[in-house]
Amino acid sequence: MVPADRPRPRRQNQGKDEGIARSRRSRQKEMIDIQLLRTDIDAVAKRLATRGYTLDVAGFKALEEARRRIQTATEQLQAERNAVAREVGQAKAKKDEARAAALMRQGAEFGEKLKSMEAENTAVQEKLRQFVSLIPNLLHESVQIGSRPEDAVESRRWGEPRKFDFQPKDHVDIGAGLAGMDFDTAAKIAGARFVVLKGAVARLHRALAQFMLDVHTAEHGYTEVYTPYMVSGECADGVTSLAKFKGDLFKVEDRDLYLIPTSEYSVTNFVRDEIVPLEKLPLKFVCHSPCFRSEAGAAGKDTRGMIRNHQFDKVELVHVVHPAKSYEAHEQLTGHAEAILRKLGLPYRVVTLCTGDTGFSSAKTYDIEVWLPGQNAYREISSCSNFEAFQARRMQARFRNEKGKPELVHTLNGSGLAVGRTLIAIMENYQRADGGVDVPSVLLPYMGPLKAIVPPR
RNA sequence: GGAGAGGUGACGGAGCGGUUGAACGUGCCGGUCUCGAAAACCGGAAUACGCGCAAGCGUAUCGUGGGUUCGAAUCCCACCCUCUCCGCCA
Repeated sequence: MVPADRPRPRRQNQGKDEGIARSRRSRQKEMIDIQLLRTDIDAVAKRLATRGYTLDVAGFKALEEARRRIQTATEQLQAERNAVAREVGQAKAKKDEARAAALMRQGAEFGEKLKSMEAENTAVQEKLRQFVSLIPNLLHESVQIGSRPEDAVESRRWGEPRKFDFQPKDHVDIGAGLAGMDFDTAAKIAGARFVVLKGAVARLHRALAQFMLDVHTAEHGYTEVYTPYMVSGECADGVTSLAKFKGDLFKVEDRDLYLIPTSEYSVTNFVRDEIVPLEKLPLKFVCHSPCFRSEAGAAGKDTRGMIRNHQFDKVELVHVVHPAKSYEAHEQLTGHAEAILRKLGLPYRVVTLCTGDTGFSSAKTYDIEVWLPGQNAYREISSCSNFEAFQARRMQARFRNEKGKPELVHTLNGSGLAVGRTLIAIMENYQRADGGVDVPSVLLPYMGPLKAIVPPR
């Protein structure tokens, strides 16, 4: 999957119970570069403030000071212990049993003291790690400072919203008219925020996913992948802060497994603990999968229809790139998502999220918003982010650079596109006065004989 | 689910509990030789963290976690993963 000549994958331990596995490696990981905090914490605090995040500078300094003290002391004691142990070996080699016995007695004295110091050291390191792992990524300097979604900066629009000579309906009414969208049955079997699709509408939904995969693989150079729909807690923590966003995910009972809220979770982790050869970069994957989200904080929001469901399909684009190329890749990836909308003839606009609205792991995010006549508004259909080295640092995803040294990669991803919302956009934008929906020409090859979806008579 | 085998560096593969960060081989980088190349020979090369202006020193890392011990890749326990056989199953 990753490089063909990759080393045999190292199996990481899986913490049995919930939470972040405490492997040595995960103990070291942090989200933003801890060196930056040590050397220039005030500048970091200032940049984080634009997100609305208050960095506890004093708290960090205290923790860091404690860490420095205990780590140095512990390592010193370990060095002494090692020296004594080595001497025992040498004494025994020389058959000097008396000296060996004396040294062994001396070595035994390290026992309890070392044990408690090591424990304290581990505890402080863990505390520090947790502190750092809750800090969001630093934003790219081009990102507009703001706190509300409306502060996003629009960078371009494509297409003209269609003028209707009748009153356009929203997807719920259209879907009902076509007998193709059934929220009642979905509610009966799973509760609110689910949908059952039927007949030609279900087929259109499938056609969209196929179409997107075909375009991205054939025209944009992506490798199609199929992945697990569940990931370990450790992997979830690689792409964002599990501690912080646990509530947004569905967790499998009694297991350290989470349903993916996007295939970014499974795909980006392909490179976890890997050192990718330079010549393999960039890696570009496209993955169609269902996505599961608890929508815990969205009570009362978008309750009508299938705008915001617990389960939806998405075709996801993931890039793993050389750090020098990530902003270039960000533009390309966003363009790939836009290409789908253009081929489908759906009007959209692209906005750059402001500092306060950009996701935890992202340095810069473009949202693509599609025009929905039923809502008379542009609504998000894709979110394209550059995470720089943030996720890579958490995952220990690296490449071998020009000098042969391992260095963190940059990761990016974006929806290309959310399939459910694309379905909605097509139904609303291609609706007819008679309640039918025309099939966009690029989808005709996927729809068999159907040129339009019409209400049953 | 039952029985067995096994997890060591880029790869293959050693490793009586004691200078083993790890033999040996391959591959890789540099050099000698050559008109050039191959071969041969010589040399180099892990990762992370800490302290230090630096040279450098130290600590940790042999699936993961814990235990025994002055000292663990080597012994003990638990877990994870891989492989083979049997059973069950989409």
